[in-house]
Amino acid sequence: MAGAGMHPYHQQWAAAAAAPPPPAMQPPGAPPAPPPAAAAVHPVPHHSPILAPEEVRTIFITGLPDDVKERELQNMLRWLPGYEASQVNYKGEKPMGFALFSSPPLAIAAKDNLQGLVFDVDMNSVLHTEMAKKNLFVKRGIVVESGGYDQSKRMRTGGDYTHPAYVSPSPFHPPPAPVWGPHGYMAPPPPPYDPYTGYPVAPVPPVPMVAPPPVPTPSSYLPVQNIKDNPPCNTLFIGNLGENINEDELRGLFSVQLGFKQMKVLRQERHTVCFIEFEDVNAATNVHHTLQGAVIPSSGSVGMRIQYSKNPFGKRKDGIYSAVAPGANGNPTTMTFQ
DNA sequence: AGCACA
Repeated sequence: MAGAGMHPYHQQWAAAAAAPPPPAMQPPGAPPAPPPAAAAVHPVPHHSPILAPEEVRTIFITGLPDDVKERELQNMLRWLPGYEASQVNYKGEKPMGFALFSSPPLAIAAKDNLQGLVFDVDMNSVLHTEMAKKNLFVKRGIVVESGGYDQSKRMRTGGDYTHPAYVSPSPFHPPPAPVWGPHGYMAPPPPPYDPYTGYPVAPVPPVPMVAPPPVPTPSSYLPVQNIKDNPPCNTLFIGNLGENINEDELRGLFSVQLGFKQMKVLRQERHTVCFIEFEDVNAATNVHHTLQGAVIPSSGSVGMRIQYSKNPFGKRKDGIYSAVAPGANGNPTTMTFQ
């Protein structure tokens, strides 16, 4: 079986979620949704200067048995390159499946591959696939129809085919000769399917997998005694961070604060402290207030103390001011003024 | 209470 390829990482939703919510999906044969003025459905994509029509990368699947489970469909589809999400719509007479792929070519490849597949021998169900009219709308990992009724029909899905070179050892074996339905779509017949090499798909530039960095928010706040603060400045001094404070967590917390410029951690004998520079005193003051006493996981059960720094960034004790200015060659040059 | 770096 598929060892390494089995667990989808659910990475591809962001792009889909960024798409504007389309109207509720229609099966390819269905009449178009309420015609908004003259801008009805054009057979040829018409180039609106305002909104380019979205490329369809969703396939429409019929021929599913009445008792098909979304899970069944998903477990079949997840092996197909570029698979992102799927949904079964039970609203009509027969269940209608929709499957979103990462690109139109991958959707077409999947459509051709699934065409004529015997989904259930006993129930004599043979799949029929077409390109959908609209893309399946995926929002934050949850498949939704933008028409938005009946949340109970939603499901979580996902695929992990960002690697075009990866060939899945598919557990299913489509019939050698696809059965063509009565519809008019005439694509060149797919090459013979080899379960050990998969079907050919157009190469897609690999999408770098970027693990989203954890963005810590304070898990709680504890009262801190903050007597003897310094005069307001653009730099905060953070103390009372606990024994084993994690620098990345700290950075995650502070780097998202408005006006954040830089952070410097100072590990000392017993105490770790850190300095945060902000754009201006205002930004520093906000954080001074909002995060006072904040507790993050690695700080244990203590709330951090936030004070203004004695020696703000860019200001030296000896009164020498420094600034970074572009030099004659365009490179930053540190200039000091007395 | 622990305040560096330019």
